[in-house]
Amino acid sequence: MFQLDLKSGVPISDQIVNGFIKLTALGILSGGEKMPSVRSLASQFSVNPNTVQKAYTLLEQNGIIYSVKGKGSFVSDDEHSHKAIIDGATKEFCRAVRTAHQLGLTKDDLIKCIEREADV
Amino acid sequence: MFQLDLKSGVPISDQIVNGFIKLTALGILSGGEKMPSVRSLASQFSVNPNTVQKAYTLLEQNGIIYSVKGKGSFVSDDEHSHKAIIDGATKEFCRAVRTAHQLGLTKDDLIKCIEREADV
DNA sequence: TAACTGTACTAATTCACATAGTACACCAAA
DNA sequence: TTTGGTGTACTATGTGAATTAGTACAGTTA
Repeated sequence: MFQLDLKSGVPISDQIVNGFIKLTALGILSGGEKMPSVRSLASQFSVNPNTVQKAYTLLEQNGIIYSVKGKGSFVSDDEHSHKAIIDGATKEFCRAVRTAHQLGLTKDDLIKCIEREADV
Repeated sequence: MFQLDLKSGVPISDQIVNGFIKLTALGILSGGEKMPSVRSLASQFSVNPNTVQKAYTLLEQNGIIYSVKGKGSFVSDDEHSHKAIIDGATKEFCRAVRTAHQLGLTKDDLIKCIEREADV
């Protein structure tokens, strides 16, 4: 699974969202696969069920998972969840590009950073 | 100057920090130039002096400005403040690159985004 | 039916952020 | 020296989002 950092200042629900997004992006979770139940994951993380439910609601709003009352929550079809993740990550990254550009980083600076961090 | 958005959820002190970083990056504020006093800026923004002081402390920690008790706060030398801004922005951008890369965006995806957002 | 699932509330708690107020040390100008 | 402006430090208080706690209801499955 993944770890939570209670002292990071990042909301627990956001950490859970990001954790599952990464598991899905890495292919560790695949389309149709069953998510842990709200209550069991809350127990596993020693966290309130409401916090997990909030995370699941956010994941569903972003198209990463879907939930069925009485049955459980499931990862969306591979194409759908993959597209949702790429779209979200692209939007977020473009925001970072704009900010960096406004602060004076040139196109070359940005590309150099990519060469360094995202090597092949 | 710049605007504050009290309803954005972004801490006011952070907004003030980012505002001055952008003014400095754009060359609107130059090395040695005097910053507004803590009290006057707080009055201008209708905000508590402590909030402005917190922002100034952060700006000083980041090397963008320096403060002299009794005299005021001043923008650091051009080379120094410029380097501080570029360093900070680079660090932040590289973090964004790593995150995007982990979520499955390829080097080409990232470069395309740069072409689109940071034209020329 | 029983045990599980998601979902929807309200109430209480926690904690970072912001405010309010005061005080002190320092600098410059009158 | 005095006066007024500056940065800085501190405590106390208010506020709002995040989290917890508890309960309840509806749906599925064995």
